[in-house]
Amino acid sequence: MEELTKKQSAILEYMKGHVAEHSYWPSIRDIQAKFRFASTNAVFGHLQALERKGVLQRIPGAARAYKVAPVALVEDLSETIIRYEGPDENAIQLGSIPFMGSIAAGLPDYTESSGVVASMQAPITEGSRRRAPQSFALRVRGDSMIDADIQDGDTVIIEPGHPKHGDIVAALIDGQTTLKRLVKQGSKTFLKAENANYPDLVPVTELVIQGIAKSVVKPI
Amino acid sequence: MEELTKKQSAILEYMKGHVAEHSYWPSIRDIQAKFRFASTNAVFGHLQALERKGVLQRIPGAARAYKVAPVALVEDLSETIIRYEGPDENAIQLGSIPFMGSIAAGLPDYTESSGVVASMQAPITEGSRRRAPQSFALRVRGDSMIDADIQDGDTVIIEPGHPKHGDIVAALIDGQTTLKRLVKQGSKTFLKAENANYPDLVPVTELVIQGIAKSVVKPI
DNA sequence: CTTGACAGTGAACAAGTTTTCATAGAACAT
DNA sequence: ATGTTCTATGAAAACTTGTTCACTGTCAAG
Repeated sequence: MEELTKKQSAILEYMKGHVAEHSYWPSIRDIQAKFRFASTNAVFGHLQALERKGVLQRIPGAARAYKVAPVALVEDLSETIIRYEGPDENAIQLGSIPFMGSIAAGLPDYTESSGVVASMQAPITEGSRRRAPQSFALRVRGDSMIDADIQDGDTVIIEPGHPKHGDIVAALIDGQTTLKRLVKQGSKTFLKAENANYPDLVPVTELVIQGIAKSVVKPI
Repeated sequence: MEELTKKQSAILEYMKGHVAEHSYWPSIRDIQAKFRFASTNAVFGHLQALERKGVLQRIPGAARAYKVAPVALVEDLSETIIRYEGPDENAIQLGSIPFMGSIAAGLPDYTESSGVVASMQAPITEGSRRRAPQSFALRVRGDSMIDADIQDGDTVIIEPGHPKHGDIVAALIDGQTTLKRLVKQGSKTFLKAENANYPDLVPVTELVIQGIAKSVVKPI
């Protein structure tokens, strides 16, 4: 793909930004005004260049109608594979969740000796959505939860709250964050590993629940 | 929010689908042709109604220029979606993934008849980190990918990129976003549903890849 | 020194598009 | 019965917008 000149990429960026902000493409005169061109033809030339260089596709005659970045494509195919670009607005902006480090899903003392397991930090409170719970993400190390379909390398989303019987929780045990299922039997509380090879119920005296695992993110 | 009449929501769906497929809005005449109106004014009236009901915002006088009201589709999901963290972990990368709507994991024409499946809108181009990939989240509807451990109700994180053979991609087929595995056999491209009950290979002539499914978010 | 790509002005045209006006039947509630 | 909303037609007006033509200038490469 040919290189874009400074102005060309500036115009392309402006166009994309306009789409992101307004959800529709700018007209040639919009671009003209933005860059203070005295003629629409200046824009027109740039658009032609952008199209020739393959980063923009115009729809002849149609107003405010473009496609962006026919991204390049699988060489051995004739089909055009286009990276989707376009307006937004239907999108629900989600708040972000800080990634906190790793969590041990094994026995409390069963993890890597070297300080691989990062200690948990306080969740970052994002300014945008204060109503959102202070969730955070933890990467799972270990295999104690594989029967609950939580595997080594997965990431779990932890949210604060009061765990119920049966919830999978992130609990701090012996200075170690572990991921287990919470089991209450009478007045006693246990942590249960979801792995047949592990002791069924681990009694817990001092339990610091750091949050409830609400969802798990798995790489595909 | 007032209820939409059947035709109104049909028009709205068509418009959104047009954006998803072409990345720009349809003109009034486009809509007129699609619905075989004899007059542009029929469309005009519907657009006025859509605007009055608050689901669409027109930009007076501007061609192919609209904004859509955000759909309050999934507030319960907002707590469980995180930004996909790439291989470079430990970097506490903030930033959010817009939730784009639903994706059909069934056959292209196998989705709910009423416009339940929201058409995909463009990812937001965030101003802060332009270098970050424009990821977005989609909720999966359908069961065509259950053998790949992607179930109805899961949320997939889609990222733009060049799909390889074997990647699970979000592809636009018949105006419908579908989630399938990309299979290349010689010079042909297929989409494969990961469900034994579905036809094994669906040949694809026109393929618009909207992104590659990088990870899946599952509720616990 | 010429050639070609790049960048621009200024004006005008043609087509694309939205918008308005006048009109009217069907469904429905008052 | 009557008004209102929804839906639609048909034509025209008015505006927006892409496109073209003619012309000028800069700058680096051959």
